[in-house]
Amino acid sequence: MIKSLRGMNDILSEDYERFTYFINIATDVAQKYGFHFIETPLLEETALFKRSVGESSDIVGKEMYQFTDKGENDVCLRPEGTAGVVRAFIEKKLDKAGGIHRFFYHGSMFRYERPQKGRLRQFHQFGVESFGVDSVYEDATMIMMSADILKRCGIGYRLQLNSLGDSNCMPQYRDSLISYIESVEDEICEDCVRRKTTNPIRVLDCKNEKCQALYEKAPKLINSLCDSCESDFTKLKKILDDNEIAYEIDTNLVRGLDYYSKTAFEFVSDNIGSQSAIAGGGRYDKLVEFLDGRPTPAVGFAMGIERLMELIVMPENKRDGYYIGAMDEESIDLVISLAQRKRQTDKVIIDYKAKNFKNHIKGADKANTKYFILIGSNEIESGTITIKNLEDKTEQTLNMKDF
RNA sequence: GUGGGAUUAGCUCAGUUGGUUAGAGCACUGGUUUGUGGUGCCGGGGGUCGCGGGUUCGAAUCCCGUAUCCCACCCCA
Repeated sequence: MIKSLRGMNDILSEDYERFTYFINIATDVAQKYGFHFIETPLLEETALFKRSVGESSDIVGKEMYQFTDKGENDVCLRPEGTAGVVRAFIEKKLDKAGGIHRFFYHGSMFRYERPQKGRLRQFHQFGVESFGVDSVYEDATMIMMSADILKRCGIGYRLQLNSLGDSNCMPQYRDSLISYIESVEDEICEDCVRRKTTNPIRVLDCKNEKCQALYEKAPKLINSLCDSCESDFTKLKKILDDNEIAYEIDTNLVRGLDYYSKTAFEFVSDNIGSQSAIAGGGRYDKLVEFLDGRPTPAVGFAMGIERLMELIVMPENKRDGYYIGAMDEESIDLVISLAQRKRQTDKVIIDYKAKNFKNHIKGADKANTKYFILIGSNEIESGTITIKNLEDKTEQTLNMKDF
């Protein structure tokens, strides 16, 4: 038997119900905030991710499905959604057009990792990207939008917040952090020694307890922000306070992708195991420029749909539609015709076999229909049908033509 | 990529120190005097015990390998 590849799942039945339930809510929220759908290719040139996500990141460094296609192009399956949207934004010359452009998307992402609960090799993200707004109000709006989606899905969360600084204050901070790391270099783990040169900020994120203890005394970026970053961060906190969005400041929150600056946030859940990040995002003002576009401020976030699906509280399944059953062989053709007509406007479940009352009502119950109709010699003679409401148990008899 | 635990029917799981033809519940299917309420009762189908080797008179059971899932690390959404 041929099985699906490791870390690749089929989505059907109840999972699919949850999947579409989420997509519908997220789409509705995004549209209420004025965002427009964008679809970008699953396959992109590898260089796009190397330049945006960053070669020092694990995503690009070891998790990409990368190969050479028949035209000798170095391509890969997208590991995340932002890079493709930014590429499209620039390619369509929207950077030169100016103004504000807001997009949302959802689709498959691919990362060659060891699968675990909440971590698949092909997984789905819902994300939004906003271009052309440098105001911190947009950052706050992103967070409120994520919170709205989670709230409407009945999902509890903790929001973690940090500021990563910008090109004014980050380099200075980076230098001071490097000197601090050098001062404790003998005591930190191997990974951190490596991070010192590849991406020093990431050491703050190290899960090693010994390292964490040492970094307690490390300089904090939050204390080294320049005036602009500082006032934006203060403003962001105020907006969230005003709108009753609870948050925690996590000075060690470092996004795994290199392109973030200033606002960084992550929504985590305590109910789905170790893969607890359910949404994450932040500002990336330099990315458009970095991918050869005209400098354009931008901010966005993405949500992990499979992780959210574990947490979504689904509404009760309501009875819906009609079940029509035939009492005898002669009535089956009529059942088919009635169903065909009614299906233009309603859900109709039928059984192709003649059965007795008890078996049909079992079928109606299984199909969870609201109405129940039996067709037999009585109906054919009288030209009427009796519709039973299975919820309140009332009946109504109609002329068959009026059904 | 590292360490640990699992894998038996469609699903959830039993299965004794290695010993006849591998079980249960749910699900599926048929019947239960062929026209009014589901639950009851009686039957039926369905398993190469993840896969491949090995030990043994004999393996679901012991050993080795491998695959997948789960947990932790790591990483991230």
